Amino acid sequence: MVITTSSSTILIGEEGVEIRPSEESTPTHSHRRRWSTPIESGVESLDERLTFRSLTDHEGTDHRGADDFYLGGEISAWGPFGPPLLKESRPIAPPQMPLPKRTEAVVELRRERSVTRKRDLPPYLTTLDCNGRPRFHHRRVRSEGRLEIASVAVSIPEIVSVRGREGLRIGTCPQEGFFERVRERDFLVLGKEKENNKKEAEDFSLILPNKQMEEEELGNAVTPRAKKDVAPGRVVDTYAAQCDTCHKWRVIDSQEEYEDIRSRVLEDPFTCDKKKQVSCEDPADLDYDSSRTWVIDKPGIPKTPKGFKRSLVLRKDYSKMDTYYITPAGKKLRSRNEVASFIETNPEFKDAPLRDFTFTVPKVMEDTCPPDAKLASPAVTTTDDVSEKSFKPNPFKG
DNA sequence: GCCACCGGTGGC
DNA sequence: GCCACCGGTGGC
Repeated sequence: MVITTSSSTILIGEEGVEIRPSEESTPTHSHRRRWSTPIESGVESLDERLTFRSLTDHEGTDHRGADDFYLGGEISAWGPFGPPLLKESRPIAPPQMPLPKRTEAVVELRRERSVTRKRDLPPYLTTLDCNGRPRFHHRRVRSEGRLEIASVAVSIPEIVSVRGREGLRIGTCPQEGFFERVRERDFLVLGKEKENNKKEAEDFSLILPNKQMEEEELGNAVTPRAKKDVAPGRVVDTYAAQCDTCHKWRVIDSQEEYEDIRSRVLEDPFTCDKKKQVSCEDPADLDYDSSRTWVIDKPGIPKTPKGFKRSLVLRKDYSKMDTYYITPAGKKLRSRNEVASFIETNPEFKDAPLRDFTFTVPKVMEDTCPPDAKLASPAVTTTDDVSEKSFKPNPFKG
């Protein structure tokens, strides 16, 4: 297998704005409704997974009681345990099961049925965001039958959101003790990340602070997304580079830093030790897998000229990305010709070299696209083949 | 009227 | 076949 050593990779996700599903909303991808995550990063074998699953009810029914809660995400059509785990040669189509309307009778039934189980098992908790992509890892804590967030998977500019009986909340939870425990661990880390990203937003227009969540937190009405905003989930939210030595993926904290690495990567390959206090001995920040859509950038693309922002937008059908350069005034430029005419009419930008505007788009990695993406026959990424997850051939390298 | 988004195509 | 480019348009 060819190992990428001189590429940089971008992950597609939300930039700034998180759109959370309403109770009545129909998810874009029916198979990626919310599910609980029975598998933690610490679980080693398929047997062990099955054992864990066998301890729980697997009728495919939504057993949430009114005071169950989860962190983001949506209900899976497969039921609370997500899709089958067994290796398959092809993705398994989800059952066509409409999310049942929660009537009072159903709620009561579920509450009754869940009483005993809740003593033994963790509450339903998803590590996935509303796009079915991981926010963080957790591990099971047997002593109290609860889940505990063990590590933050990626550097994401999000607050953990909790939905309880009264709908969406931020920073509150019916099971307060659990949430406090989370706070003591990684919730604060997430909060810190958010602050950092705020700063970056000021400095580089990188990741906008999540205004919607802040407003909700304050109990204010949320203003609808402006028309001109790019649809969330189809812009880059995480930058990563692969170590030339150990081939682990490292999250790059800012677009500027990422572009700097990318522009020089052919002559100055990226290695783990280029990140502060990181070495090849440390576990990878990210694994290449289908939990996120990965796109592989071409190495050597020049850094975006000062004052401009380079924006990549994934098309809805995952067929390709579009590159834009955004001027300081917010005008989108779609081609080098448009850049040239912009600079001509705005001579204050004549110092920006035309050759530094590159509309080359990253390659969308089909095997990381959702199975129902328009693209044909996505490859299967198994959940337990670490070597497959971590190492990926560079499509731009022979 | 604007613009995000997509489809089509010419050049390589 | 790929992709940089841009015209068209639907939705706001």
